[in-house]
Amino acid sequence: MADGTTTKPRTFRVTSFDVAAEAGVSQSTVSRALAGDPVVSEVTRQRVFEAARRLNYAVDENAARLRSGRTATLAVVVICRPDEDRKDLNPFTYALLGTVCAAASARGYETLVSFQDGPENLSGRYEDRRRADGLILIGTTQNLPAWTYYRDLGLSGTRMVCWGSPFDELDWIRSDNHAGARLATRHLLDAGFTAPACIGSVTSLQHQFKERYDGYAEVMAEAGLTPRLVAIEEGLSREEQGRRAARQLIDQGLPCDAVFAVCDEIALGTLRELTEAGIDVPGRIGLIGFDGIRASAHAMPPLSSIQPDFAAAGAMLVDKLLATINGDESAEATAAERRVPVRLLARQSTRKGG
Amino acid sequence: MADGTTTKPRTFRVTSFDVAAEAGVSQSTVSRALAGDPVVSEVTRQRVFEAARRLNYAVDENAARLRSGRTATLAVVVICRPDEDRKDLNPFTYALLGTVCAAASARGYETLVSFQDGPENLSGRYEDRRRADGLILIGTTQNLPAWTYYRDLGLSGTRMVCWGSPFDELDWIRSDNHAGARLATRHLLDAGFTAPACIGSVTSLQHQFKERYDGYAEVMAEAGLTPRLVAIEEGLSREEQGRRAARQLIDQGLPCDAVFAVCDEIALGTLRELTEAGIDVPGRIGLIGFDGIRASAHAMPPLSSIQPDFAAAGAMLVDKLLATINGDESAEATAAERRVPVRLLARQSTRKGG
DNA sequence: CTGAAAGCGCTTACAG
DNA sequence: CTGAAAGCGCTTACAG
Repeated sequence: MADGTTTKPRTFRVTSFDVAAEAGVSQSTVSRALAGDPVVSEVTRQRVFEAARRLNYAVDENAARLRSGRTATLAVVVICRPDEDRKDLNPFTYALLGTVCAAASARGYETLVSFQDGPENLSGRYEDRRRADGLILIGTTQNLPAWTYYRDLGLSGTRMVCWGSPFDELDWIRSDNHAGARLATRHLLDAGFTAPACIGSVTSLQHQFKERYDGYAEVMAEAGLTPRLVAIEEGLSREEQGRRAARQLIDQGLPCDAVFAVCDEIALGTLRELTEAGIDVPGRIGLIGFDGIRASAHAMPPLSSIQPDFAAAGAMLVDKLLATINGDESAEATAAERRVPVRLLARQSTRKGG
Repeated sequence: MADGTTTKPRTFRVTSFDVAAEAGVSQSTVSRALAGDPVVSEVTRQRVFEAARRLNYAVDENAARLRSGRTATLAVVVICRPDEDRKDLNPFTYALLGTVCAAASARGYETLVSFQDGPENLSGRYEDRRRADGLILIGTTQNLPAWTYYRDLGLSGTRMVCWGSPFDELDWIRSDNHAGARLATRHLLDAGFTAPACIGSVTSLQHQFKERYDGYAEVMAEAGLTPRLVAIEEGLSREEQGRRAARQLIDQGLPCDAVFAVCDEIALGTLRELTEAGIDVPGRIGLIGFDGIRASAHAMPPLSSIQPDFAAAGAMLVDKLLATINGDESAEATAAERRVPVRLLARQSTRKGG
């Protein structure tokens, strides 16, 4: 009906049968050719591709997935704190989200992303619904109900890999916290500081904090120094935790000449409190954080930190999940497959001269 | 076969036929009941829900979508610079991604997220492939090939809404840049600054920069002051643009007592250059940015800024797209529907007393 | 190497 | 209010 109406196109769909007719082959041959089945002859493949292009054909993925059972999709769930504004999410989490999606894409998978917080919007049945082949969980350790929900799901067979889980039952990838903390502490000592304290926790759900403290304590012991832990208070924002820990040190008359804070957001709070109290960083107190978030570079003075290889982290999460999906569970993951390498970002906040 | 093997469950699928048998109704009734069709009687619905729960049934979405033609999914494409590291993406973009996903979820849509940069990974045929009902584009204005690709797609009928497009042909949502720039400039004048310059551009592809300059110039004119534009150089990082503009002002002997930078990342570069040159902010130069990214709060001194309502931005993008999908194009979008409200974040960098 | 046919698991007219 | 049946558009044994 070549009337002049300007109604939308795509009111009817081009199917593989149309392409078959256009190319003069059967529908099953079209399917094989477009799927790259090597059994199809080169000349036929060409003919099919050209017909498909002429008709502007695209495979209906719902039909393909229904039939094949594969989704070529990974669900990525970002676990947030219930009260948390999306714009205030830890930038670390966002960076990880970006690299996870990139790694999935590089391996031919699309990513279905959701941000979940309260119990009412927890939903992880992506496999049952045939929406995804597996699940990558990232986000705050502090939302315990969410992690409990996902632990149960994981234990009942849902394929998943986590970053930040407080539970060891779930498959995980983490930064090489121990090595990173050693690196940070050694860096402080090498820079000439002689009494670095650690602001952190050995009891936090956040296992990584303990791992980081342990790395710090180990290097201190090797250097014949006594480790000093300033414990953060639970239930506060990271920045506020850093501020209060700094305040505590100030009240004690600064019994240290440097601080290793177990994450950048804590370090930024510490920095602010020290600066506002007129204490020079790094002149009086050297300071190094952990995570390498962008804001650490913008601080004044720029904050030294330990940064995980974000691209590697995304790739390792995806590869671990794909291994699980493909049933390669014979070989237990080695430490190297679970621990993301870290590097030192040496900036002004640890330059003893100033 | 109740043998003791520990092979995975879910080797066979529970279908709506199984639920039907369990509930003692027909398969079509199961489908209606679970879909919430009001025609089903309450007692039947209950029976079906319980049977479904007993069997741990979940609808196969591929089958449902194939049949119904609806996907209840929105594709969200983040356009990056080709050379750009995922962890260094503008935090503004990540925040927007978060609120877009949240808004979609609140309206019953899932989000298929991808990060696209080079020409080889541009792919926007989500509708043709029946993967999504429409497309939300966010990201850097600077990747022209990507925007060109999507403009062509949009002009040929793909439903989409953009944030950051250099092209006006595509449907867009933007910050209320004009109002925000007025707010920033008025704030500087109210704080006692008498000669604010603007670091920005009136020729950038980034329309918002011109809009922001115009708002600044308007308030200056109203106050009987002469606007002064320090133009940024193209092809540099935002931070470096800010640094060079600051350097230019310094070389001219600081012919201003305040700066309105058209985005926070430029402002942070400006701040750094001024600080390193020993120029006190805000003592000698007041400074305000635009965007309200997190790093602006962490700067020293904390940077004043203009922040769009991120939650509103996400909601407006999603609502505009859903209106397009549902064919509500009769009423052209009003300014209020396209312009995201902004607010002033007054911080230390504009406190003239210091 | 290619084709005819079955079937993935739903939703939705169509009847009653 | 419920059921029997068709059909969405593919992939994949099965034949040849």
